[in-house]
Amino acid sequence: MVLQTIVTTILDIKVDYDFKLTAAAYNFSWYFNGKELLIPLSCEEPVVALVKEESEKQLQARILSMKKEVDVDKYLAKIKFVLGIEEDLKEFYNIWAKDKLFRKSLGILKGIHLRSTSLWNALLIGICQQNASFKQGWKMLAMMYKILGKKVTVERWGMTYLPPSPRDILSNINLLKACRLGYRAGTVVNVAKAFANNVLSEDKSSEYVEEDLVKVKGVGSYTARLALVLAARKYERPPIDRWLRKIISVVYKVPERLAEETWVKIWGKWGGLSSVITTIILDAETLSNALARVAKGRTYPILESKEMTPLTLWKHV
DNA sequence: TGCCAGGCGGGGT
DNA sequence: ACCCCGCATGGC
Repeated sequence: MVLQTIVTTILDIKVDYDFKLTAAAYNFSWYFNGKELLIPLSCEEPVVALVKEESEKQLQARILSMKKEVDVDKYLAKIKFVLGIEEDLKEFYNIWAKDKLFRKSLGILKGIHLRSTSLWNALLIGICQQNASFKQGWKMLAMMYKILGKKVTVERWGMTYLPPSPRDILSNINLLKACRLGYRAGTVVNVAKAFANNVLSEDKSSEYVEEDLVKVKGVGSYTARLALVLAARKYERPPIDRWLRKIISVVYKVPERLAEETWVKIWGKWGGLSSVITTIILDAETLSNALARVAKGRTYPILESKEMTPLTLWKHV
């Protein structure tokens, strides 16, 4: 199947925005090639967007589908939310400029926004990060796309994968083994069932809170909060794992049990965003290396890194 | 080789 | 409210 352009439009940007950093962060090669970003918009009847820079303050966005007509307004709104081009981070930058863990990276990263994703995909990301290294987690997710996702061809782009749907997982549980998720596979199945039974629904992703998501067995506080950050831009309750807890305790000289409280005091309603950006600042190094980076004051990402980092993932997977 | 990691739940106190 | 352990898998 080949997806073809239905409509092309220009998006005006009114906030600080760095398209390349935003498109690169935590992305795969089948969604970003260094210049152009592919966004999956619908997985049942495949619809995607292709976005690139048009000028300093403008992006060009194309919507592609197999049908001749799609709900253009609905998908344009979705593209804007995914890109975060209407998200004003001025207050966030004020804290960033002064914070001792963050301030050295503002010059490099200003304008980066999180790309949002579906609640389902956000939960998959969180589950793959459970008790695993950054590299292992993203390799697991990549395998899920390659083994269980839907392979489609996109005009003037080439091959891409759409994320596997909950039903794709439930009807191919045997293939999930090949994705090497270990015991996390059970949690993926539980989440897939929650969507299949309408216990969770993509339509309500902006209404959920942590307590709703942790009802699924295997989804705890960290995964739930990360999913709300990635799917709904809900930053009030930060996802804090062992890695970040330790870094906070070292940087701000507080006991680990006060890490969350310390983080929220610093970041206020932006805590969840700064949790994710911390992993970008430290190139998602393993804990001991991250602490060494902090000690040396190298608290900024190495953009030209040959290693697999959040900003170079798309070159590797 | 034999640890152990960007969690979690279940069992103890 | 706290410990503490086991858990699949990959990486070193």
